[in-house]
Amino acid sequence: MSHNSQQLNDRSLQLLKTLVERYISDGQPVGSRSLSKDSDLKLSPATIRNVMADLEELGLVQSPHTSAGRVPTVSGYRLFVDSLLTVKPLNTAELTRLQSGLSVPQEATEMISAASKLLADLTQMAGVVTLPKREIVCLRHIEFLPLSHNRVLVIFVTNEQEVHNKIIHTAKVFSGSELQQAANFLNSIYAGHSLHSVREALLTELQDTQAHINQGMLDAINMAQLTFNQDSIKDDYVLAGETNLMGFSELSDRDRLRTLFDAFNQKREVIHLLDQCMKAEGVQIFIGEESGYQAFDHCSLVTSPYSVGNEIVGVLGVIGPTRMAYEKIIPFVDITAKLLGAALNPKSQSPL
Amino acid sequence: MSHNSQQLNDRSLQLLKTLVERYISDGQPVGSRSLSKDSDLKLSPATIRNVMADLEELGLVQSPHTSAGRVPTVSGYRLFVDSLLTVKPLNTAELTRLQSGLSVPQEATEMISAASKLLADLTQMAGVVTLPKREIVCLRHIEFLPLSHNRVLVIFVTNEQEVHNKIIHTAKVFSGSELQQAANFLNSIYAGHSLHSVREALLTELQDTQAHINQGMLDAINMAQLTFNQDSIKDDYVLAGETNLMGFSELSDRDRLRTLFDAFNQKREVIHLLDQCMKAEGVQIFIGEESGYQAFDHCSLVTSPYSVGNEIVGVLGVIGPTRMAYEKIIPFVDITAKLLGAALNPKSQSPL
DNA sequence: GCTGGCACTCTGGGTATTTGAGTGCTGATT
DNA sequence: AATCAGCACTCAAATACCCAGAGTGCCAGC
Repeated sequence: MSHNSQQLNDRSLQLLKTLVERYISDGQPVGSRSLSKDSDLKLSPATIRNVMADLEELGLVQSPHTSAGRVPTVSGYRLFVDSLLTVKPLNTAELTRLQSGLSVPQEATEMISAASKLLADLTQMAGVVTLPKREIVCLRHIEFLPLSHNRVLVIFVTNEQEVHNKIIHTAKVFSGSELQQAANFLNSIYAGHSLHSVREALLTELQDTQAHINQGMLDAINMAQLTFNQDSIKDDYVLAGETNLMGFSELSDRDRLRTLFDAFNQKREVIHLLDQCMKAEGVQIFIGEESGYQAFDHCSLVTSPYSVGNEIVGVLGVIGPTRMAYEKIIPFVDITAKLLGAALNPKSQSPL
Repeated sequence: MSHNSQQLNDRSLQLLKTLVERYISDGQPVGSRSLSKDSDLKLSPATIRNVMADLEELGLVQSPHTSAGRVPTVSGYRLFVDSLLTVKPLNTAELTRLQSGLSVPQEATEMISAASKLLADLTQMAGVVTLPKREIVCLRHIEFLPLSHNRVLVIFVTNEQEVHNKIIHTAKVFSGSELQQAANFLNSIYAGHSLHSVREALLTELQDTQAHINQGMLDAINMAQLTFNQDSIKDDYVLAGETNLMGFSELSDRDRLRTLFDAFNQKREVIHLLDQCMKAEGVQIFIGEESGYQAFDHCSLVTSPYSVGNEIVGVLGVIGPTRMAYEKIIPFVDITAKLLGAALNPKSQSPL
């Protein structure tokens, strides 16, 4: 990217900037005449045309056909987003809307979907929020119920009040009371600890103290192993306002819309994409084909990870057409991520 | 409806039938010429035209414009569906696909979504299945965990392995051990009974034996009351293949599509509509505006309730354009409902 | 290096024309 | 009285065409 921005002088960049802004605001290919008026530089259309020819050669803009204005390409947008754009702070209406929407204390999942809806409503595009990765979570309570054969229904509560359940297959068949004992044992030892530390503790426990613990405890530990061994909590996300996307002519093509919505339903690709954003420090953007998924070829995705405490636990963002108001959306996503993180922080979670 | 079918002679009905069939199969307004060829009656186009004029007067068909063929109206479809149509049985491929898809033993919710997907895939329209009403369900286990203040997290397991949870607000603040006792009490008495009978038992319990039970039991009963008092399990449905609907030109209009998908997300209207179908004995059909919901003005909905044992527990169906192959869809929905009901029957639920 | 001027290109909208499918009606046939 | 053939008529969709407008590329002069 700096490759591009270095071999261009300020004037060209300035023009690219106003071109992108102009195109974003009214969706028409922008011609040399209007560009000459819009930009502060006092240049004639003819000069602009020369510059445009350069930009086109560099692959930053292109024209739909011979006698139309220019439209930014993906790299054009990219350059714009990376080094040209001037962010516009949220207005107070939006800010208060966000704050009030996310300050009401409620269940975590409600919070998530509220955030998603807010993103969608305020941007008039689609909002997406991943469910928080529950690594940090602490185990509150665990319970085993026998099913038929060697199957056991495990119910465990994390993070004060979130209930999960899972069916595990044990090596041998346990009675109800055996399971009861195992649960009691685990509850007495591990309640209050994070799942992560529980998992670790279990590993060492098995190796070290195998000698002097009884069979019941061993069984309990084995079962806990089965329960927490891996991805017991699946990645998932909450989408809102998908239908907003139907309004955009760039996307309202039948097939595009269909592949897009199919991708939303499939979830796999979207999750993968969002996962990549978890690693990013701040706002991360995929423009058009950059995502690598065909379904999003004509979309842009603006995301930001959100953290509870110091740990990144999820990602949220906005999906819309590549022609979106990045300068507004970027700070918007940024703020929302921060507000959501704060709202999810158990310390600030008011007791109702 | 019989009003219409009685004031028409067989010939007109016959013609209406082939008209609808023809229109369904190729989507073009059908003219007198092709109708004359299609029908077994040996009539000239001119005669057909007279009949058509009659049918139009009765509001059973209409022509998009002066020199186009005729298209069935909603009442035309209705008459067709009610008394004219000859159902086509499923072919073996479809049948085996359904059977194999629904015979694999799995969790109830998996079953439901499998059914929904099958409906969508095999009809190339949208499939919908309501979650079974869990009236018949039996209580397996209940557990109370204290939260802050007077809030209590209730976890209960029904139907062998389905986990539900709910937060209730109790009159006074309970300690963990008090809650434990209450749970023990309830488990010992009510485990194995249906929620319905539990609810009833609780009511009488409170009135009758108030005298000679101790405070702990009273608390337990009160809490159970709070838990089971009403709609603890919300109506919901599983939708599949919505995107199939984007393929139909009748629906692919931007605004229509949007209102339709919004309705799907809202869920409220759809649930209400499906609820009405619970009462019906067999297959129930809404054609176009008949549903009363604007979002479905251009859709038809073919549903059938499904039962576990003798009790109707849910509804499933197919949503598509009014121009759908009713003669195939109707038996299809019918069979699927029966297969799903059978598959959900705990008696036949293999122990894996 | 910038600019005005000019020829050229392409889209989009408007209008006219044709074609084909289909109707309604009328009057003859059975 | 029902059926039908024939005919005039209508309308939508396709085709062709033109025109205006927006915009470009390039050239030559400042």
